[in-house]
Amino acid sequence: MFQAAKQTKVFQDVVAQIQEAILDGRLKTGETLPSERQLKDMFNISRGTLREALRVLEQKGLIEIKLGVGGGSVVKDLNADQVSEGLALLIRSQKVSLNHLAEFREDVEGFVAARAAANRSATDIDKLTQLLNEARQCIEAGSSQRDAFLDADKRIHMTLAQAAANPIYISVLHSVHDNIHRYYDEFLSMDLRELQENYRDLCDIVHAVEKGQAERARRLARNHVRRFNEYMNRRKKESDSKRKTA
Amino acid sequence: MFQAAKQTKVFQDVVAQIQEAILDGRLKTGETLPSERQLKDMFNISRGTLREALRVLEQKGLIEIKLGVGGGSVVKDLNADQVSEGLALLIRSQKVSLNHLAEFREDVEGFVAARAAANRSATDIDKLTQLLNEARQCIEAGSSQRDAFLDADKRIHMTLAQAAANPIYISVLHSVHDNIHRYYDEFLSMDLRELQENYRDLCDIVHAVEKGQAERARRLARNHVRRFNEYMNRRKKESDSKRKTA
DNA sequence: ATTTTATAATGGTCTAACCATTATAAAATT
DNA sequence: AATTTTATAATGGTTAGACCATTATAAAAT
Repeated sequence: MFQAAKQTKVFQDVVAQIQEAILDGRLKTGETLPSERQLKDMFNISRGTLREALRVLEQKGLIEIKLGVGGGSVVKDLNADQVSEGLALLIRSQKVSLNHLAEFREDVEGFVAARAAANRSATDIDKLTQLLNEARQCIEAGSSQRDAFLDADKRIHMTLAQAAANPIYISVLHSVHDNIHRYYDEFLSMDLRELQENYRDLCDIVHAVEKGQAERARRLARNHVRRFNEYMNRRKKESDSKRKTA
Repeated sequence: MFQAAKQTKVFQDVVAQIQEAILDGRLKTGETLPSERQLKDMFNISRGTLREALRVLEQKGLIEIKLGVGGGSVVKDLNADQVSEGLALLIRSQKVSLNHLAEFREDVEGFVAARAAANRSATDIDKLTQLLNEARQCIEAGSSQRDAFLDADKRIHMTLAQAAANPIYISVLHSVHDNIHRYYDEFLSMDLRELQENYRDLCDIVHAVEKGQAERARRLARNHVRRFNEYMNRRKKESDSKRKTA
């Protein structure tokens, strides 16, 4: 019949009030909240309770707590880190396997490329062309520049997400890459032939995006990721069997 | 040259230790941690510091803190709630608009349907057929069963995600639906004609999934969502202009 | 002008107590 | 005997006041 009338816990009320102030824009990014001793008086609560509230807000990614004189709780610019951390926890708790993540990435990179092709701007194309040049130079310099190439590769993917003109794509792709690398980094030692193959893929994708060929960009991006996944699985299998032998 | 050697804050160390224990499976879902007074002695810290750590773990979705005798910190079964909350914060802070979310949903529901068509099992098809029947009965009962229909509609989408056999799809779709409804609920008063149109869409999608026609399922699901989005935008525009008049 | 040192404000932690909630056991009632 | 009521005690929630650790800034020394 009736519902719980209110959340009884004091710290939750404080969290809610500060969170609303931030989301409403009454507290702006970069602004520093009053000190803990001032805040506790303003809310008329103890410092311990206030600190529990601040810790929650910190974990939510809404504030950052700095030490020392001139320190305090600073309103943060929100980003995808919390989404990424949540996803990472799901992965680490069995719930999600790396194969699940890889499969998801195929789809995401696919429609990111398609949206990029549909919404591309001249600026995006310039940036992508420039990054492709960077990647090509890394390859020409041989496998010594492997890390630089992989970095360029990643930035190309993120630039495609940016070209898609929808921040969700950026956040999701960011989260996926974060977690892919957290677990695949040990297998990332591609040889030169694979780097070159990778480079050709990227050229094709960017080319399709430049021409606005959404469906083609999607197919190319999916195949690109699928090839990467197959490569990683092969590498992982080798590593596992080696471990078994040892 | 060198990096920070350790995180100095005591509560962070406690968070890390308990989190590792949960993710490693040393603490299992449903298990209750020792009481705060015991834990503080085990870690050799004060109760206030311990409570800051517990609040962080609670916010991460790893534990749930219950009151009273037999209460305490219980290890939670992880779900997509944190991802969903993170996304909700991004939406509420300008970063992401409802149009962004709607566009993203088009793509997600599209490839969820495609994956469902590729991985479908007999059990999934049974469940989908049953839900379609439920939805049909709601429609035949007239617009009085609107809420029941919308509930069946949502469960059909979630069942498709389940048929896709990848928990990420479930989590992402859950997050998207959470947030769509949080902001669209006020415009959800579809009339009978729209419900019927909706129902036909769902039939077509399930039919394509049943036959394993991935690409067709994708196209149908996308169009279905796009139609919903257009409908919502129309409704929202009406509401906005009415508000302006008043 | 530069370096060093002291100052004070801020968050981090501790102690010790009391309040609020609630599962369970004990007592009272029917 | 079964049910209802009441008391108990364990648990988290909150408070108060103190001291420690870090650090930007001002003051002093070089």
